[in-house]
Amino acid sequence: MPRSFLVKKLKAEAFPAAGAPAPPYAPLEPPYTLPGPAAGDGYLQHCLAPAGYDTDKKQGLPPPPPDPAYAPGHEEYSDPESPQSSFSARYFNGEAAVTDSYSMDAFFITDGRSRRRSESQRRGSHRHSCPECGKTYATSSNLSRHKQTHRSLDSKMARKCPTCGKAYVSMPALAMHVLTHNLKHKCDVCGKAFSRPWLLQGHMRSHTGEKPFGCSHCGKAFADRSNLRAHMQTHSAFKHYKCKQCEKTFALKSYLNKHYESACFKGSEHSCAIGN
DNA sequence: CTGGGGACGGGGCCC
DNA sequence: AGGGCCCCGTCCCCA
Repeated sequence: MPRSFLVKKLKAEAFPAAGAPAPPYAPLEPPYTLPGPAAGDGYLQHCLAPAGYDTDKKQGLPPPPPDPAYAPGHEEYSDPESPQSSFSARYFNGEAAVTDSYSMDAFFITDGRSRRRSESQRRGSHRHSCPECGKTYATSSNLSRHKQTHRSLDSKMARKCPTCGKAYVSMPALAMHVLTHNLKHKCDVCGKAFSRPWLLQGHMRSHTGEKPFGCSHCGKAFADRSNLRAHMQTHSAFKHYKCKQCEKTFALKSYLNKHYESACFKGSEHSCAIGN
């Protein structure tokens, strides 16, 4: 069986779509909350120490209120109402370019999107909510666009990508997808092309060495925000992802995936192969 | 086998 | 409608 197929199969079983029955991994204790002084090295207090919230140069906004639309992702890492929520904006002046540093707590709950949302929520007294899923939008136009995502693929409104034939019920999603076939943003250094300008921006950092995202705990800097996010989890004393079969726990979901792919799946009665 | 990091793509949301 | 930004996730490589 081809490895890629196996991986996809495993992942499909291990991480069913939203709304499906309980996943094989179980969130453990509330992450990033120290159970006591004995746990870990106390870095969390360091990370969470109150600091200026001024990374957003244009506006000094407070942490946003809990937002149901985003809660599942964020509550996995922190309590949005935690009095410890803070944001550190120190600068590192090492070999890498000047770098904003992010405390773990603040990193997960005060991303730009959350700030924007809270801001718009404060501005707009009335939000337009989707009758199907309850998500709210600032304008009826945005809501109308969102509603397209609820159409069935069988819908007459569905359209296919002229390049690859993939079907979309949402026209904005289709438009976005079509762009992925048009690699017009080309790297001057190595010639690699990208569909979107910010993908090229990120790629350019691999040439320039610029690392704008720094960890406020260890000072390590990253060129990619997603990689910093993953790095933050490695500082956690808690392992949030648990193998349903052998109960071994992992700090990152990708580690659990790898676990399923390797030890836990290579079948024997003693293994903890998923799917039974 | 696990842990960690680099690079990147898809798609959602806001303006 | 389009651009910009961001999150989530994956793949790959290496220690």
